[in-house]
Amino acid sequence: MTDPTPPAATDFIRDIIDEDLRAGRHAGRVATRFPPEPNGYIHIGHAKSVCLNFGLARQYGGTCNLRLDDTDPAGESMEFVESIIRDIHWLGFDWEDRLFYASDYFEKLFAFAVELIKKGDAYVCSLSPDEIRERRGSFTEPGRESPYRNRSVEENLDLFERMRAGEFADGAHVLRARIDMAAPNIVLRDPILYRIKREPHYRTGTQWVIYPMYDFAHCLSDALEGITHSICTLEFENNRPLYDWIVERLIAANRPKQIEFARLSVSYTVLSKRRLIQLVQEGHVRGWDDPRMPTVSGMRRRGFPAEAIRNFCAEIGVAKNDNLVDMALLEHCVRDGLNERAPRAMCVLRPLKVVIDNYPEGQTEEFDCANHPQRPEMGMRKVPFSRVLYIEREDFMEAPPRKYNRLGPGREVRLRNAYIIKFASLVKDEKTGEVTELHCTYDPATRNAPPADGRKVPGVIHWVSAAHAVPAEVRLYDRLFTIEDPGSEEDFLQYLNPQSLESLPACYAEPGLQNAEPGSAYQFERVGYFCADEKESQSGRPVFNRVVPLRDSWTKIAGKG
RNA sequence: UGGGGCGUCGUCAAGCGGUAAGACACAGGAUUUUGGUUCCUGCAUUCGGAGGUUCGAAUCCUCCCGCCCCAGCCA
Repeated sequence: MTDPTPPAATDFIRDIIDEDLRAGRHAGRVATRFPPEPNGYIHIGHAKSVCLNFGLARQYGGTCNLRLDDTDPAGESMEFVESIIRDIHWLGFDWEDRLFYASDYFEKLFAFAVELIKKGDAYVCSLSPDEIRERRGSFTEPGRESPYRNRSVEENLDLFERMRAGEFADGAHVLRARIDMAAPNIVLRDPILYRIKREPHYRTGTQWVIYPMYDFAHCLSDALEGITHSICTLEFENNRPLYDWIVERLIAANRPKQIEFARLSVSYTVLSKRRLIQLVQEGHVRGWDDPRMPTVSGMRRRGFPAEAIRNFCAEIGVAKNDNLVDMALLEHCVRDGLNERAPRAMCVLRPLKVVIDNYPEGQTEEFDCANHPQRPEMGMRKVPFSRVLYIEREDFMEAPPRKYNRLGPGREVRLRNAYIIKFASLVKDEKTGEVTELHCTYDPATRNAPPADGRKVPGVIHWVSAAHAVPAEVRLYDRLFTIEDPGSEEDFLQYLNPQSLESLPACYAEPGLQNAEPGSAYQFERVGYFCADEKESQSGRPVFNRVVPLRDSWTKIAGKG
């Protein structure tokens, strides 16, 4: 695998690692992990964490494990595990033989819990969920100790074993850490370590009826794997004292350290798992890999290069500020990657028929077109030309505004890679008044050559020969939401963009696009970057997703009048 | 309200006591058979605010203001 890590700028996490290395901590080792819960697909925010964790390992010659943090069977599944594996690999990272599951540690975690009980640091609490909440206190008031807090070690041990054995109903008992009910940090008010939950686990089946909580499982999983730097997001900052509390009691040496950074937000989309699940389950999008989704699968299907996502993650940096990164930056990274390597092609999205009156009927000729104007090594291709063509409807205007340099009555325009044509007449639908056909004449002397008289024809438009055109479906995607920060709105669905998908079923593409490989990306010149849909595109009937439009300075000019 | 965290250009983000990097966005201009690409140019006398320390402060101190996170048997 080639090095997928863009040159890493420095950040506060790298500073910490540098300092640890300088101080000789962890025996010079750097071990990180990416710990998703398999209850959904990973998204661009996870990609930031993936790039960080795997990037750190690569940079410091360390390792990064993939660990499925599957301690709550509700909602977790193998389908999600598989998608996560697929997506991280696609992003360009690999964990070799270090694929782990928190569920593989259940037995060890149970033993750790027993050890904690024996030390007098944990107890079985038999309060109801409501009673526990009630006694937790509030931001301003301390909590009250559980009446079960001082059970004997023997009783705790017995009860905990019987919890495991399935003798009690869900919620009847819980294992709690004995810390401090008056702690100002609520996380420390005797947090729950284990709960009884009769829910089949996608990996352990019905083997367990008790499951460890995140706070207990995560830090110990880190320790078991020899993680040195456990990197997570800011909302876990309050949990760090608990992380340390557990590790200090159960792990003798090489204790992992938790470091928190700000999670990513991107404008005009949502990244919270809850909201993404809702979009999928309520059918607002067509699944987790809908090209409008900010999921890795969605972005892949949309046609975003993995490299673009990596560059984006490098570009946004790592810090502790709350942030809302401009979607325009992601799009910039996508264009940047695609501009380099996407072969150019011509495709007319909204066709308008053009007849070249002075071009011989039945004649066809082929033009040599560069696959990339700046990269001759990408070669040439033949594109057929004949008397009847299709051009883009918006490349003709009956009453063109100022600075419009395309076709109009009396005007000339250059057909890309071909001739200069001149408007002759137009045909309208009698009822609607809509222009249905254009008649033009061509200047044979301008075949891939400037006009001999030196006249300037600034406009260049794309075209497809009608007789050779391949019908294609093109899907235009736009931002999923109409407001910058839909994630901050409770009724975020209200801001769904009704125009986020526009399907154009009757487009015409140049012949070479007939067999576009699913997943391959092209630049449709003057229009944007497009990618043959990996699921629905087929030879003879290609379906293209618009990855991102080309930058467009015309609409700005037009907007100014 | 108790605790934890954060405030540097429209958006990200460097800066770690020596006088505000870079990227995106935006605005001009050049080149162009993609109104694309590329290339120039401009874009924070100022770092949430007010005091203080210092020859010198975005960086240190004090107070104030604002935003985010925590009261799941979720992660």
